[in-house]
Amino acid sequence: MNIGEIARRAGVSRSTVSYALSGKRPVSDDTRRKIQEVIDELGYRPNASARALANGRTSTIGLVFPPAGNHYTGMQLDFIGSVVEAAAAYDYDVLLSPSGVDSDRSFQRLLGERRVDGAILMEIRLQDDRVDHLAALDFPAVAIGRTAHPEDGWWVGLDHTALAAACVHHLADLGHHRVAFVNRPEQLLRAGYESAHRGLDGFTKAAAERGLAVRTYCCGDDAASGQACVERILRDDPATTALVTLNEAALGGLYRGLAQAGRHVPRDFSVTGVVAGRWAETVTPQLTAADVPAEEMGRRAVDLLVERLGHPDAPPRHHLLAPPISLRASTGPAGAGTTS
Amino acid sequence: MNIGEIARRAGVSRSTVSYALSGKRPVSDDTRRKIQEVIDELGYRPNASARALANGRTSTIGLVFPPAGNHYTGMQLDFIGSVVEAAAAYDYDVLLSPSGVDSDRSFQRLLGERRVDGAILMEIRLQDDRVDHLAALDFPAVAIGRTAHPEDGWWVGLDHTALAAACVHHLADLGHHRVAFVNRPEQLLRAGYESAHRGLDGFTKAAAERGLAVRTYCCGDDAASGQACVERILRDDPATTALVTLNEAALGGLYRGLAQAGRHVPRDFSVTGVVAGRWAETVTPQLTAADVPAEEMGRRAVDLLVERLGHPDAPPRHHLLAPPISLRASTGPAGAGTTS
DNA sequence: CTCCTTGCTCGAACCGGTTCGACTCCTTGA
DNA sequence: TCAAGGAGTCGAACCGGTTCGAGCAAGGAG
Repeated sequence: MNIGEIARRAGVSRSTVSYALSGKRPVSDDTRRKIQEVIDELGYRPNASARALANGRTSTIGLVFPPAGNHYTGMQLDFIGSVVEAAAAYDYDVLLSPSGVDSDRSFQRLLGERRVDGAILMEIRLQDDRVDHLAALDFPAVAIGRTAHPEDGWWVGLDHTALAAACVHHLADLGHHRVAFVNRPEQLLRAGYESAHRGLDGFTKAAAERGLAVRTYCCGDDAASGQACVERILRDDPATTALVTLNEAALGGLYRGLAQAGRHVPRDFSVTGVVAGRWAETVTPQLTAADVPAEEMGRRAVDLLVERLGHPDAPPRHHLLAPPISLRASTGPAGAGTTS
Repeated sequence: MNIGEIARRAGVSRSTVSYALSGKRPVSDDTRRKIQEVIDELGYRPNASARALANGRTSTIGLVFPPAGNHYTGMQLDFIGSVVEAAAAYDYDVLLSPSGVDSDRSFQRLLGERRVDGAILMEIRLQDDRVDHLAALDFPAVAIGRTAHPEDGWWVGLDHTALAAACVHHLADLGHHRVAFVNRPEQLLRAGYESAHRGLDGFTKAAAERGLAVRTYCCGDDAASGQACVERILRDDPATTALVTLNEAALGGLYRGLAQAGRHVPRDFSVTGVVAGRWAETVTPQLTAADVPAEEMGRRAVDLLVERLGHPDAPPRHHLLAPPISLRASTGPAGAGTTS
């Protein structure tokens, strides 16, 4: 079942079989036909390891994301799905690597052992040693997210600053004055996750600009934490009338906390944030939010990576996305509740 | 940066370096130390493709799941996460392959080109050509789910029949008489997805046993479909007081549909089903459900696969899990609403 | 002092592909 | 009639590891 066996049965040399398959040199029709017959009969497929060894390409890309200790969010799922699908269209397989830092065994396997031709990194931090490491090695990689110095990198990112600010403006326009911010878990913020930092930043600046009274919170990636977070918010400032969240996984808990506190959404409390549209629609009322275009981001990341693999010294490219806020049903004018 | 270079710098032969690294033959301390120095200095790591070619093992397992056309559900995410993590503990990488049938290009790549040592299959159908194909080839694979003839296979499954029945009994015990069943999408049911079939089966039989009036529905994997499905249910039989669902992704929509129809959960309508615990807790009220132990299933699938890879002719093994129903807050006695 | 182990190392072959250079025909044009 | 050139094929080398068989030196037993 190897190329030698095919060659023997077709009565030609191994190299001829190789050329017949790759088309890199002419092969007569007769020979090609004969070889094809044998291949079809035996169901032969060239061994990927041998091929990778010979031509230095694995036809595999690595998808690097942090280990699941902190559960995955729905957004990550969407990234994974879209990356796999887009990669398949280019005939690339996707190898999953759970690693948060460049010293992870998994990360070292991927790179050092040359298991992949390129990598896509998720959950980027402002100072990210994985990104720095890959850049230093000039290893083909594309980040989903931006570090603090994104100028010379390959990435596709979301303008969390602008999105969080847009949420603030949306609420301010509706007349809200006391607004809370529900961020990702504190541990991620401290680790420097870019979405958490830039989102917080955009929120804070825009709120200052609009003269809002704000409080910011970190919240675990699960429903129970979301519920607890709302309790804290309402305890700290019962006059709070709206919140902005980046925390998709806590969303259900936030809603529950509000319901249990007797705040009706959107009548007496508005909720908005940055969340993948698919998940924003699962809550009731549906969340008015800047929809994270996860599918598009994954696809574009693959496009960029493939381009970089094809042109090793192409100049860095990137995409910064800033989707508009989708108006759904979770925000409303401030004071609507108290005046009724 | 290859083994020859290491050997040259350490002043030994390539084979000695190999033995020093693998420990398969004794190497003197002096030599070993010298080799290690050179390796550390150069940051050498053996090339995975070459190693795979030489010893016939890729140290990679394939995770086969249907293409994303039908969006992924949270449960699938949990499977992926736990499989990746469990595999990493055994020093295996995970290659993702989106393919529904054994003729998919992606599937052929995985197997024919020997990219993986073994495979884990998700979203099993009662008649599953992927499973049959792998069994015929005696290729090491473990299914997450059971086909119609699971006796001689390797799998870890959920007893959907029993779980759906348990949901029915739970509702019947609470006095419900008119119960609806919300299944996965019709297209998946028709394709023969085992969870959809066995769940429907368990539901139907248990309902007959308890003398319940039932209707069964298929429902798309998204919130909008869930909402539409509830509307249909209440139109078809307004006296319905409870539903059982297997459809995690539609859950938010089901709740919304009930709320919009003015049915309070659990006062006038009970909801239960088979859903991963983590997602059952995101809805309000939290869902009383048979919690799919996705993390455990993924881990066990990897355990089984590793065992099978280690003992090529070990007899088939499997795990059938039937977690108990977790009582949360979405079910209550029938008639509670009408009597109040 | 020989003979046999045992410990350690080396060269060569192999895994299954790709690719380069060379060789043989056969055609075409001068 | 012969040189030039292109089509088609082959053998050999190579990618970077692993593994087998053999050789050599030191040490212990007889």
